[in-house]
Amino acid sequence: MPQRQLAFPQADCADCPIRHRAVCARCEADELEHLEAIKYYRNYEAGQTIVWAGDKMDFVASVVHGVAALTQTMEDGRRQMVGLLLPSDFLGRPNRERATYDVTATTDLQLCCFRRAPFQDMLNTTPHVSQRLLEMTLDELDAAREWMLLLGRKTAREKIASFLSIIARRDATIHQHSKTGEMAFDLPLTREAMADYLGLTLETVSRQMSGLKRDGVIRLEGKRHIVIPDFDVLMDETGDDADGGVF
Amino acid sequence: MPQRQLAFPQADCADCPIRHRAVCARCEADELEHLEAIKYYRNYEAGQTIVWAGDKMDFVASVVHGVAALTQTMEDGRRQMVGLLLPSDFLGRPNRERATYDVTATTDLQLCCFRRAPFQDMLNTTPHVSQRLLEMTLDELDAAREWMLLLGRKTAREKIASFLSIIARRDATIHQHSKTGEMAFDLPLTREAMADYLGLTLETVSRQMSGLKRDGVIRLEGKRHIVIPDFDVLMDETGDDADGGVF
DNA sequence: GGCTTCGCTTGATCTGGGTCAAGGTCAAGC
DNA sequence: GCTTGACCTTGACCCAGATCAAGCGAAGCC
Repeated sequence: MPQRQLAFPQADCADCPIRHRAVCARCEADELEHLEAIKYYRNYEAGQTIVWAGDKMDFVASVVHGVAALTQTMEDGRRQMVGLLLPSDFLGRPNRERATYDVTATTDLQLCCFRRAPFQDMLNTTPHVSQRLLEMTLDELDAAREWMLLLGRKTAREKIASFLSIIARRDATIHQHSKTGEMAFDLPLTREAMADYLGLTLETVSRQMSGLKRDGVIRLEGKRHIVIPDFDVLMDETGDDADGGVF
Repeated sequence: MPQRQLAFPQADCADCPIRHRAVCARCEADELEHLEAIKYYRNYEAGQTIVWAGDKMDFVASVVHGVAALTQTMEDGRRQMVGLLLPSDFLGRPNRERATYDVTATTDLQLCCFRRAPFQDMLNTTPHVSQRLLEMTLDELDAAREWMLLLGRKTAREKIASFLSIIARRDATIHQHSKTGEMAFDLPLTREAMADYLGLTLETVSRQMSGLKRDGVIRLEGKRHIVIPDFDVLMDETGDDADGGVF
């Protein structure tokens, strides 16, 4: 097993200004023209809703920077986040006209959008893009399944620790102090959004954050800036296997 | 909105003896020879383990009949089911050598297997199969996200009702009495497996089943045979939107 | 027949996290 | 400087579901 990988494990094209793994223009030069013709950018600010479940959605998109969340809401208002999209993640489903989930920007956000119909045409003509999309979807399914273990079986404290480790692993803006091994990053979610992610209430999220802070597992600078003195100590709180993978 | 669809909504090829949507030999006559050459059948009995997480897995497969479960286990024994495979569902991931989850047969089970390497070759040469696999994976992702809402936000009673309605919808062996509207089927899972599916204990599953029975929402004939006098009454217990979809 | 095992049910009790309520902190706007 | 509102923290209390424990019924086996 290699040492813990913290930086951007899923992105094929971290150096690409448009970080869409599925359709990175730099990596697929032959598709550049197609893509350039149908792509455009959209910006949202933190808290804005991008689409509501059931809305027509005439585009698919790739997150350039910022964070977006997919959430489901029950009639009585109970909410569960079911997807968290970080830079390079893909939003939308080809062949589906309407959104299935509410999509909101949890931070300021830039999307690189593609009109859905021509994107779909491109899928049909350039097979390896749909293969790449398949790979990404399978990755997302694995993430969803890890998330299900978290929702179904972990304690509140384990949920918080797991969430922090997931963000730490995936956040490209993280910076790790090479000497001390300390890591630091900003939470891209409010306490309420964290609660929706984790299947908790915001009060429980707050209490458990305080608990981890009291026990020295994390430091809190302001409400949103997290410092992790020792990542292994955090990992011990997640309930996950120590080596984070299959032997 | 069409009337409630109960029979086999996901299978493209319900009439095909091999019900694999991804690679149905009947529907894709041109691939018949490829597939015939690399396919073989395996049978398992209820309770048998097919692979353990971390094992080498040199095949992918399609469920012909019976039910298989994917589960994750934590070090201290807490278990969460993360996938339930019914006839026509696909098992395994091309490009992945080792299993990520424990796979067990929860009923007697027949798989139609394809050796992984030649299957992967076929994916590369016949693009529409990978497109079909993408569609199926996206469906599974949607199912996982509905499951996440269940795990994160539903009460025990709602979880049980949701589970029963999911099985009722998908089980091909269900038979609905056209006059009375009654539906009946056998549970493909033990109480313990249901608990692992729902993020509950088996005691709570048992109690809630008794509760639904007491309230006339279901009838129990033996331990495993379920009769649903009125599907709409069951749906009212799930916490889901009445019309089961987007307006 | 008697014994064991497996799957399930039911009861009594406990507890983690939900609920309700109050108050703190900080930035923006007047 | 004061007010407002968004976001967060903390305390007191409660309850749904977990835990612990006993027992049932049917199938399989000696």
